[in-house]
Amino acid sequence: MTDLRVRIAPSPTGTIHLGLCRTALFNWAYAQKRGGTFVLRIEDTDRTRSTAESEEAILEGLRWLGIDWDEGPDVGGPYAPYRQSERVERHRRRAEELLASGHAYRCFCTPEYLEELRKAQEARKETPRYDGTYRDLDPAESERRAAAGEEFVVRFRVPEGATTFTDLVRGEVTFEHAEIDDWIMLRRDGSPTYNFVVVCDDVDMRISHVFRGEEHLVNTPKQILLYEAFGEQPPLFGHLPLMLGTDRKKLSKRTGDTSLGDYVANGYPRDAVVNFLCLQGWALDGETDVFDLDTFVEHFDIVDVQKAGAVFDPDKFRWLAGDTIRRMSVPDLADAVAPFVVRDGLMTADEIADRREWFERLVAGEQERIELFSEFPDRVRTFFEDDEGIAYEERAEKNARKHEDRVRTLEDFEAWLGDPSRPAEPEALGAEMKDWVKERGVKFPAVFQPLRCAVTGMAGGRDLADSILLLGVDRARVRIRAALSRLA
RNA sequence: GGCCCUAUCGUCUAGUCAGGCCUAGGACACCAGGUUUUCAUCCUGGCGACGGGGGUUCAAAUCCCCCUAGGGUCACCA
Repeated sequence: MTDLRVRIAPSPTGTIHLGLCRTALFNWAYAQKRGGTFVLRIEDTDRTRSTAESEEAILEGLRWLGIDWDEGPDVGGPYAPYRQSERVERHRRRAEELLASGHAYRCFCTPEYLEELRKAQEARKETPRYDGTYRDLDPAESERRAAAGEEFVVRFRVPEGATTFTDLVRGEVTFEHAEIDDWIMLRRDGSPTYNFVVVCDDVDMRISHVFRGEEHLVNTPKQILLYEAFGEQPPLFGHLPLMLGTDRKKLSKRTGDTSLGDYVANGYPRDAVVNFLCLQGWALDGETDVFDLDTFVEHFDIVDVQKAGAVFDPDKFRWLAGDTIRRMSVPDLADAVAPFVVRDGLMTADEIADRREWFERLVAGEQERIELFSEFPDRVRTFFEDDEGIAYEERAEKNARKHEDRVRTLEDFEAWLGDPSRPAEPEALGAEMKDWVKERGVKFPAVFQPLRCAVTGMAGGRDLADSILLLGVDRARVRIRAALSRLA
């Protein structure tokens, strides 16, 4: 049991949550750095809520993040199966073992009775808890009633005393056993509950370190007691601070997107997602906010994790996304942005491939203007519009109309641009355009504002010479001619 | 409410374990300038925090106690 083995055990009951992503990242990085094994186990004991699609979404999401696992439902491993629903026989045997050793006992209370008990306690403002009716039932009697077909659940017999453990992020934590109920291990239908399976499987899979969200902190003493009942050495625990929404409560859909898929669909770069998640409860050196997955792995240690919850800051996330985009190579950015262009119907994948050089120029001009891949299509939409009637942004048109001479300026410029000797390089053309403006003896905006409106319809945006060349001189001239009357 | 956890700028955090190097550093956001044909980028500057009270000590953001505040958890969910 000296091998370092960590795991994540997601339940496949929906989309892949950002909290799971961070937990996975921290576990994975810990194993990576120390040459340990990272196990993926699917916690599908709740058969009614678990779905195959959800499981697939989780695997896909983790892969997208760049996380791979050494053992898991899809790749197998020495402790297979890695889906809890396929391990129920093992769980049942474990429960019987505890029943035999007296660490567990049958409880014949009906759900209705327990329900009433709880309500009564709540009415009296007491902490709801099991009353221990069957805790000391004679084993022979218990056996007889079970054999007679009476329904029961199996409860863990919590001993007297207290449990203290050293949490790798929080330090020493103590729970009085008096505060812990004789919790249910096996339901009436014989299916095992979370606290029970998780320990069975972690024992069987020789898990050495358990890093999970703080919401599990209170489960830990129950689980440690179980390890002890099994005569097993408990793993080391580390409870990660919760990721909080802007309402300072556990991150939920209430205050924003919580599932990884939403961020992927919205065009957050992978590196930015990983980077941001790493920053939730951990910092590289306090100075450096931007780093890659390798750097994270190299420097991560569970003991450096922050104890306090981390409020999710969408602004910083976005900034990180934009920063990541700015650092990408143009070809990579073009690849990343292409699916969004296709999705919005601007170009087909084939067209992008055919006009790759042009497309990369289109992309290069937006690199420092977008924060998300998904913002790209809207920003270049003008290049795909009908030249006679492109959309004018309100502000663009207003800027253009500020200049009395706009129509004559555009007329003259259109003619000038029609000269076949104009350069085909943006920089050279831009320089000549500036010279042209200077020769006219007017200020830059007097020319560029009407021209920008005429050519792109936008108030801001990339270099104008670049826009003209991207469009092609002929199309640009058509747009300028159309503007002659539109801006009159 | 019981139990448990937590507490540095609005937010993410460095510094806390080994008290002095902290008139508390970085980043996002915000504000003001600069660069730029526009927008964006980029650069410069500014704003801005040790929750409160007691101790211990020559010295406390750092150690101790109390209070307060926030969060988590109290299922035959995970």
